[in-house]
Amino acid sequence: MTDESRQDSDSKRRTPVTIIDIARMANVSKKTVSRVINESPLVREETREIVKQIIKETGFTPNPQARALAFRRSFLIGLVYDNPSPQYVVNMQRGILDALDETSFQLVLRPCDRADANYRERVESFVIQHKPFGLILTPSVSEDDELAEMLRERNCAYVRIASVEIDKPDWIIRTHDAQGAELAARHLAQLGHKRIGHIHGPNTFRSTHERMAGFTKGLADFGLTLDPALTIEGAYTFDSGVQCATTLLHKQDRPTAIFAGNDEMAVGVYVAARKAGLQIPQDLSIVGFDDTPISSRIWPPMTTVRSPIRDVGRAAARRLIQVDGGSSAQPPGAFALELIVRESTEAL
Amino acid sequence: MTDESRQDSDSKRRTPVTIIDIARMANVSKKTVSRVINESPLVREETREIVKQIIKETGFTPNPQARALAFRRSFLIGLVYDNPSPQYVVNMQRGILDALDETSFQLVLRPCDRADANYRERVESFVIQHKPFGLILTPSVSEDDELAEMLRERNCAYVRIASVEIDKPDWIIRTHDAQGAELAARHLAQLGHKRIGHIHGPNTFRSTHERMAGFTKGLADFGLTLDPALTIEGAYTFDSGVQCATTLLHKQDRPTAIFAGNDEMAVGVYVAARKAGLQIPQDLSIVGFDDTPISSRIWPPMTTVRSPIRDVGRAAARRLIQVDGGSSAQPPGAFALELIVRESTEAL
DNA sequence: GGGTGTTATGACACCGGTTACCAAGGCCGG
DNA sequence: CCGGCCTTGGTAACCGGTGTCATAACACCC
Repeated sequence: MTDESRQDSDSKRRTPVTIIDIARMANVSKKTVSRVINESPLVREETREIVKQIIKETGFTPNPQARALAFRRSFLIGLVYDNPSPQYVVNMQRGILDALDETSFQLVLRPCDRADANYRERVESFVIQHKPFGLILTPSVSEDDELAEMLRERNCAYVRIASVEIDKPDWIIRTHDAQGAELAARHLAQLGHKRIGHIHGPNTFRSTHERMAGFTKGLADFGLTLDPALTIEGAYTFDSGVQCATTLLHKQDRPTAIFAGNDEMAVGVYVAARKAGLQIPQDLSIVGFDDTPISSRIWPPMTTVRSPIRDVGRAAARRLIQVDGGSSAQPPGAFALELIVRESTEAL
Repeated sequence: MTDESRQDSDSKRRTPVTIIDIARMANVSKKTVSRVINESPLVREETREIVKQIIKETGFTPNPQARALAFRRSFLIGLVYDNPSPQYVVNMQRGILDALDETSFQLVLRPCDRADANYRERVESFVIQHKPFGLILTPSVSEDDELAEMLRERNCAYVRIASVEIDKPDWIIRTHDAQGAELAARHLAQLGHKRIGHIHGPNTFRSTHERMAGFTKGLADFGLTLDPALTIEGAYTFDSGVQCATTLLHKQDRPTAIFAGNDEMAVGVYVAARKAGLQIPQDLSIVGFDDTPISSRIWPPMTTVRSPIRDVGRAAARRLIQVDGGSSAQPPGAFALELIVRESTEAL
C-alpha cells in the first residue's frame, strides 16, 4: 500500500508522524488515538491493540509542546534548590533523572537564593510562564511555607523534601535526619566520649533542630546530655567549620569529639585540629554528615552519616509523576540514614 | 472602560492574558503584537511603542508552549554531559544558568554514558521529541564527531566545549587545557624538580593529549623532557590516582613531583604518598587540575590549575542564544587557565 | 422487539501562538 | 491624476494535540 510506504519513509525521518497519521492508518479518529496515548479506559481492547501496534511500528511519540499547550501544563519538572553543596545537588539530580528516564518528562533547574528578597516571585513567574508539571523543593527552600502556599494557590504540584512533617503527607518526602544524628551520638558515646562538641547548621533551618534533637536523644540513651557550652551554630560551610572548631578547641575543657552538621564543616574541623596541633583521631574524634566524596578522600578517612540523597530524589520524582504507589506509602524504614565508620573516630 | 477593568483583574490572575488581549487593548491585530514580540522591523515605531507599553503594563509573557508548537522548536537548552565530577557539572550548570537567567530559555539535563552502546540514540530521540533550541556538549561527549554530525543532520544547534579546534569556530568554545598544563610544568621545573611523574587521563580523550602536549612544552622550556617511564594513564578517578601513584612511587628512581590530570586523581596521589610514608611536600610535590573544593580543604592545601568552568558555561549558552556577539569572537586570552599555588609543592 | 443504560467513537472547537497570503494605504513617477 | 511599488495590518489556516458533547454500538431487561 502506498500508505505504508509513506509511513516507512516517515518513520525514517520520524518527525512528520503525527497523531493524525496514526489515526488514518488505524482507521480511527485522532481522538481515539489520543485516548490510547493517555491510557483512557474508554477504548475497546481490540481498538487499543491496533493503535498501539501502529504507534510502535511507526515509532511515533506525541509532540510534547502540543500536548503541553492543550493540557495547559508542560512536561517539565522543576528542581528548586538552594543547597550550595555540589555533591548534594548532583546526587539529587541523578535520583530525579533516574525516575524521569524513559518518560517524556524533563528536568529543569531552578536554583535560587533565599537571601534574594523576591526569590519567591522568580519561582512564581516560572510557574506562571512555564506551567511545570510539578516542582521538587529541596532543603532549605522546602521549608518555606509561604512558597508552598503560593504554589498551592497557583495550582502547581510540588513535593517537599524535608525532615519534618510540615505539609500533607502526599506532598512531603520525609528524610530522617534525626535518626542519622542519633547514630552519630550513639557511636561517639559508645566509644567512651563524654565531652562531645556539636557544630550544627543555621538555626533558621528546621533540619538543624531535627538533627540536634536526634543527637540529644542518642546521647541521652547513654546518660549524656548535650552541653550548651560545646554546642555552636555554623553555616554549613567549610570556613564556618574551621571557625567554630577553633573556638571549641580553645576552650578550657576542650571536647574530645566533635559532631558536625555536615561534611563540609567537618572538614573544617580537620583543619582547625591540625592547626591546634591535635592528632585525629587520637586527640580528637570527628563525625560528619552527608558522606560526600571528600569524607573518604581526606586523611584519615572520615566517619560520617550517609544520607541516601539519590534515593530520595528518585522517590520525589516518582511521587510527582505518580508511578508505583504515588501515594504517601513510604515504608517505615525508607531512606534510613547509615553511619559510615572510618578512621576519624577512636575510643577514648 | 469595561475592557480596562477586565484587564486589571486579568493582570492579577496573570494567566489569562494572551496575545489577543494585548492586541485588543492596543487596537491592533494579534499579528502585529506577534511582530513586536519577535522584534520584526515591519512595525511602525509608534505602534511598536504602544504595544510594548501595554505588554509591560499587563506583565504579559507569551506562552512558551504555544510558541514552541508554532516554531517547531522549543525553548529548552539541553546540557549533554558525561563528566562524573559534581564540581565540574555544577559549575557548568551555574554558568549556563547565568546566561539563561531572565530569558525564557530553560536548562534541561541530559546526562549520558558513552559506554552505553546507544547513547547517541538517546540524545537523538531527545532531539526529535523535544526539538530543543540547542545543545551544549561538554567533554568528553563534546569530542564525539559522530554525535555532532547527527545533530547537524537533525538540524539541531549545538556548541561543543573542547580544547581542540574540531568543528566550525562558531560551534566550539575553546578551552586551553594545554596552557594550564604548561603552567604546571613550568612551576615544577622552576622549583628544581627533574624527575616529574605525570598521571594523565584516558588516552581516548583528546583533552588528555592536549594536556600532555602542554605539559611537555612547559618542561621543554626548561630543558626537560617527559619521561615515558614516569608517565602513566589514569581514569580521572580517585582510585586510579591511588593506583597509578603507588606504581610511580615504588619505582627505582621515584619522581620527586607528580602532576595529575585532575584533582580527583591528585587526591589519590596524596593517599598513596601517605601510605608510602612520604611527606607532602617535603618528599613529594603534587599538582592537580581543576581547583575543585577538595583541593583547598585537603591537607596540605593543594597546588592546582584552575579552569574557569563557569565562565565557559556562560559563554557557551550565550553563543547558543546569540546574545552579545554570538559570533566566534572569542578574545585571544579568553578562558585562560590559572595556576593556584598552595602548599603541596616545594622547591627540591 | 423496543426501551434503557452503558460503553465506545467521532465531530468540532480550542489551547496560544506563528506563518502565508492578501488588502489597504501612502508615496512615487509618468 | 492614475497605476505601481512599498509599507503596514488583517484574516485564515496551521502547529499537534486535548476537551466537550453528541451519537452510534451494544448488552440487558421487561
